[in-house]
Amino acid sequence: MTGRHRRDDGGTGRAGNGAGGGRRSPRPRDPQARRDALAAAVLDVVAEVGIGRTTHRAVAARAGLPLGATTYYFPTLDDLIAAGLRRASEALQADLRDWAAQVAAADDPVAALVRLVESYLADRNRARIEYELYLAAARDARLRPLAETWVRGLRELLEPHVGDVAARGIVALLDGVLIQALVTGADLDGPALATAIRRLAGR
Amino acid sequence: MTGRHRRDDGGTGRAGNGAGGGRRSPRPRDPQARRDALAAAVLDVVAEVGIGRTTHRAVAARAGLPLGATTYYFPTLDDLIAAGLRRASEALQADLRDWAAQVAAADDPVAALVRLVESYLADRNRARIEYELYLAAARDARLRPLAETWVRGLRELLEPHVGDVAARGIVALLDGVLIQALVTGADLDGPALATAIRRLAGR
DNA sequence: GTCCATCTTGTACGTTTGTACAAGACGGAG
DNA sequence: CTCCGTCTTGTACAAACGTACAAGATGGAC
Repeated sequence: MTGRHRRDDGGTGRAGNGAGGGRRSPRPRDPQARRDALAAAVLDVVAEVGIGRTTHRAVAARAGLPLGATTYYFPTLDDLIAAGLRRASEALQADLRDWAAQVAAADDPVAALVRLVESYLADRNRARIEYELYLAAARDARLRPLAETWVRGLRELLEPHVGDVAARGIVALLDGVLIQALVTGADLDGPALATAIRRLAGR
Repeated sequence: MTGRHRRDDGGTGRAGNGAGGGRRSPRPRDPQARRDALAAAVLDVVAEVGIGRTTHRAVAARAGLPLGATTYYFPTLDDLIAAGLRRASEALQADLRDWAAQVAAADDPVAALVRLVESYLADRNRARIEYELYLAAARDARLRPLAETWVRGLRELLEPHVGDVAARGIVALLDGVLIQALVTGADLDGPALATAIRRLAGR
């Protein structure tokens, strides 16, 4: 359920005192790569344990960097997580631009959209992260702009093809279909989705 | 973003040693009421901070009970949280039964459904909890049965009225509409929802 | 070369966590 | 009444946490 603590043993031990001292020979300098690696690691950890259980140490371990690297580049945990979320948001926006182009260029926009949704869902990990984030916005208003990026971007993508009202309905449908696939672990039923979209579009 | 630690001060202090000793005069015994109070408190805390940040101490404080009460009735944190989730699941199933009766009895089933959705969303806190839980199932397979209760229950409610295929589409639509309302904080657009449902139902 | 800002790393510190448990209060069985 | 299992509570403890920071390494400016 949560997966904390457990009655096993760990044993870190180790002491030392007074003040620390860098020892091991440092890896080559590359601040930008480290920032990126940390932001990417945040998303991995979020996908696994959720935002609420994401910690400096887990992110550092995932990035293969020492703990100190996290606080050097991101003063607080909030900053660290925010960096990950920013990265997710940028990836999402890029995707939406790509989707818009593909739908606009397609002979059958509905079929194209269904294919895009299917390919989006192929990377379940990423979808999980984005929906985790999406839902977190229900609790934390600071995350709303990101949630709105998704809803608005998708709506604007569809409006030229089906009009305002139908676009809203289709966006909701897609959200529901994606969440259900994530939550139940089931695959997407492409033909059924296409049918539903066409009905909402009024043909 | 996450809201942990902060640089404020607390100061628990206090010591004592060897082993504790019960002091204050205990409240009247009522094990069942305590279990219930704890399970209810879990849901409050989950609504506020998410499953990932739900702790024994926060639950105990919310329930107005001492820390020891949580571990006395629920050996581990997982058990404690599971008790809350079980309670949420039972409430959900009761609601679904109620919905089914109301939709079946209505002159206009679609209008009845829209009204039910609106009233469901009136308690945002509850909706937040259930969707938090719902999405957590994407990460933790143990929660899937609960998520499936929602999807299957809603689908079975609709099938008699609109058939299998349309029911699936409508359930997805409702999920999407609810999530978007939660996430953006916007109110539900009842008439638009009714229109979309009718289109998916094929009239 | 020397210098210094920047980066890398290990470790320290105080807090919060999950969980364990001893001490006392209660209330029905005998 | 006495006894005993159940409940209640305060507290203890090790692990994990967020954050701070001293010590070394690096590489460009001069």
